[in-house]
Amino acid sequence: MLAAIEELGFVRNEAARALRKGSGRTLGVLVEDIANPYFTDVARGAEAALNEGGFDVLWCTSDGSPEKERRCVDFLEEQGVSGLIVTPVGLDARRIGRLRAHGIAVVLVDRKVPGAGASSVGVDHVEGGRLAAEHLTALGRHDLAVVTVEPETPPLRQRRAGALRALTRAGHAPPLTIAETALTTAAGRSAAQRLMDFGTLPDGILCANDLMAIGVVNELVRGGVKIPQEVAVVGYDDIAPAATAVVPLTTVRQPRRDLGRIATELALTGVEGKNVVLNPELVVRESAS
Amino acid sequence: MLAAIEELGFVRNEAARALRKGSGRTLGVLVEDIANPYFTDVARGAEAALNEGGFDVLWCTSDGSPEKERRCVDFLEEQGVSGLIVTPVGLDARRIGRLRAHGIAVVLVDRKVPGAGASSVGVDHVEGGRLAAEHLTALGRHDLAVVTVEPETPPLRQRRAGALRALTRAGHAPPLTIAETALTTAAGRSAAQRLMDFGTLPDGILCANDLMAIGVVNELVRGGVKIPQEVAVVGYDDIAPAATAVVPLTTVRQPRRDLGRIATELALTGVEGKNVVLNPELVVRESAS
DNA sequence: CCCGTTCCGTGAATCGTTTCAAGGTCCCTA
DNA sequence: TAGGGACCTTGAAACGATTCACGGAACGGG
Repeated sequence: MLAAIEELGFVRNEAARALRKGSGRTLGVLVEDIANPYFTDVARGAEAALNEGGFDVLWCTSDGSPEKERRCVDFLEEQGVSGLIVTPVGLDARRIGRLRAHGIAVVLVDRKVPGAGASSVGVDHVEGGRLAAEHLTALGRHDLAVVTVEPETPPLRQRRAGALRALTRAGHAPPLTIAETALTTAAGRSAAQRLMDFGTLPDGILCANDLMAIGVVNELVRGGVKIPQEVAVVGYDDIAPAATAVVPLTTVRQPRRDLGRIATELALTGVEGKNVVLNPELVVRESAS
Repeated sequence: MLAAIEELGFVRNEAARALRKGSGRTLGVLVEDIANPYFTDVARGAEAALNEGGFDVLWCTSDGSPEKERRCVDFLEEQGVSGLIVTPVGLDARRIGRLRAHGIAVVLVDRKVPGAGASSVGVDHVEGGRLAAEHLTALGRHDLAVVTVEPETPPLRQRRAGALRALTRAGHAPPLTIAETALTTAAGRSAAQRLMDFGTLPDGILCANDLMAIGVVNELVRGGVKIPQEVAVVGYDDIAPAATAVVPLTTVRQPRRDLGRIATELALTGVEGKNVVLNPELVVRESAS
């Protein structure tokens, strides 16, 4: 029988199954940027957990655009996903409520939407910022700079707040802040250039994420600055390229796969209103040691 | 009426539509590695073209595993996609034939499967290898090394063949070949280490892709080697990080978005047996100039 | 040996959308 | 005014997997 099925090339029609059952055996994962290793790792974690549960993944990318996010959410809803894991960009409580009313479990990753009642999974960024800042001060670096982006997303704001609090509590002067327009390597290079143009360099730099930190390191190395001897650089995320950068990056690791895995579990079990917070971890490599 | 639809939160049931129409308004894109910027760019090109046609994308990742590729193809077939764009890993002519028999247009990207009758889109890698090699010899570099991976995929073999042919035709000695086990930055670092351990460095290095080239550059810079003065390095792909590397990378650009766009057009129009070959382009940056 | 219970297999109804057909209405023309 | 044509509305069938109900058969116990 099974041999015959194989022989004839029969494939079950998932559309019919989904129609009959009301919703499919798929789950939607909507991330901001498919090219960012951070999101691909979260997605991998989610996928692994889903396959274990016999589910399949529908990926979508919002590219940071609320309008595209809307289109993706519409698409996923039409496809009849039974859950949605999302890093919201412009998603509001009303839309989330509608999704949940249609029986779709919504789990927010690394961001919260007040009043939506959806579950969320995040990382304690205040703690992450503290870890990064205290590591630099423990190395004896007191003249710090922060490289970030404008406008800041909530997680970035929290990291910076955590770092600032740790610094002021230790009696240090508030660091110089450089704001770029994107969380990219190119933006990091530009920030480092601006710092070098000032004439005197800080002896420690906190970057909003690893991509920027790699840009900062590249530009400084190129300018003949010794890392970490003259300037120590700390990133955030611990994406794969961090370990293989010219100067391997000291960074704050986010448990990205766990983020994806736990988000999946919440979505599959349909738990509502649960907020899971994971702890970041300092990874010391050469760029700040 | 439309206002009422909006008010009640009505969403069309795509499962029912797909069931009635026999196949949905989606197209599957199955790539090898979602974390590789090469594939994300191809995917973006495909997505842009698809959205114009009113189609949506179902992404999948095979992670280079034939077994996972099979699962993804099964999934996409069950979902009733009307076309499939794929970088085949273990997909054979028989399976492709079955897909086509089920009315699914199959387009192969950057690889061919003999006897499958599917359309394909690729880049002239022999020409790409020639461009890279001739650029190095034009710079007066004669003592070359090639950093590649073992086993080589067909595109890699073609690049290397193109480079070798250009070198022998110009009367140069065949280059030293270093084979690593993965096309990653870490593998590139390892290759550079092996080269430095040999005692005498080549004055030009051809890398199988940009990720490896970045690793090679990082390790050499770290070892105090001047690039490009002492060693010139050429990559392949022109992924985004190539431009922002410590030493911006000279590389061979593949028209990745065009690859995705053309593959989509072939899939949507259902053209069969057409093989499109695009031309690569040398991008000169600092690492070899 | 007969009756009851359980198990298996068959058949029909269902999901929401699309498509096709039939019936009805309105307008234009002869 | 009557007839015909075109257009719109309304209704029903179909897509394929699932689920439920019903009937038949087999087995076990009284």
